[in-house]
Amino acid sequence: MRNNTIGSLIWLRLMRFTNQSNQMSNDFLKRFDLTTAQFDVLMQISVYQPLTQMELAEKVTVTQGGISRMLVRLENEGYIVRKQDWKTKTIRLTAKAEAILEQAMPEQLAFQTSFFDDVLNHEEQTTLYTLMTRVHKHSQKKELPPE
Amino acid sequence: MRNNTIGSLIWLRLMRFTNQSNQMSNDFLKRFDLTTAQFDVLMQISVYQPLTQMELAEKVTVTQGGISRMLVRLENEGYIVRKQDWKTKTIRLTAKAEAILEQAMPEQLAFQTSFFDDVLNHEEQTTLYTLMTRVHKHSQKKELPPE
DNA sequence: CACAATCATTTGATTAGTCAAGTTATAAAA
DNA sequence: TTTTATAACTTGACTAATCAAATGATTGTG
Repeated sequence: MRNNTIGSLIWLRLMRFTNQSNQMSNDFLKRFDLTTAQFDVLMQISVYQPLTQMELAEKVTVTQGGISRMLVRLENEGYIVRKQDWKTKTIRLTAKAEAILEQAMPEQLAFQTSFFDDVLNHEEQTTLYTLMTRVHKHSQKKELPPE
Repeated sequence: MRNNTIGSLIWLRLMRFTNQSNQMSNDFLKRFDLTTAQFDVLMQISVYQPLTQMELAEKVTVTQGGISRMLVRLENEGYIVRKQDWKTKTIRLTAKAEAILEQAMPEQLAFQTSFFDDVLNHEEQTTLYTLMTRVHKHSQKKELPPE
């Protein structure tokens, strides 16, 4: 036992870091009455609106069921409206959401950025970004190994 | 709007990648009737057993409530036993869990490793690991910015 | 027109987690 | 010895997600 590869160490680091920074982000966004997941969804809508639930689900890598439930919550809070439009539902932000995002977006951006700016110089950040981009893109076309 | 920093791009990449690879790992571990979270917890127990719930919660960065619920599920499945021992509960793996882990561990390790081995050479992996280690360690002593 | 096909969304059952209030077990003080 | 403190754990109410089966909406075809 206890036979770690470098890859498995990276994997664990990534999991622990994203888990932790996600919690911190939730804490941070409390001042806007938002969770990280909600902020993420609202951001995507703000960039791509109007769009359908399927399109949105793909952008935030969540299943259709997941996006359906999330949108019910966001609708109840008055952040979005959905209109049955042909056979799909079209999603748009409300004025309330636009106003909150305008405030929250720059702050959340600065918050995210601080995780890296504080410890890595620009070159190191570029390296990290390109390495992770390669890893991510590769994983997207990866197949499950046979049993 | 749309004013991305490099840091925010890295953040998003990390979130999407861990989210996706976590789902793939869940898929992969189905052959052992385990989820990624369960595998993670069982691994930590196997390394540090016997240990208390508090200690375990800290190792997997989950709250005490979270670990309590997870251990109830693992106990119902017969993977662990808890003994009230002084004022704490001491956790140990059952023979069933030990047997499954012995099989699953090398396969899961290889699975995790393949995300990186396929696209990064050894030097790049070392770089990625050191960069992420710095970022992670920094985040652990980070404080929430004032309101 | 009615009926099947198909795409988009919802929903029930479950896992996984959070926070904060409530229990339980042990130790110490009155 | 009854109370009080405290550390460890559980629990209720909730967010967030998954899968797979059910429901809606629209378009063809017989």
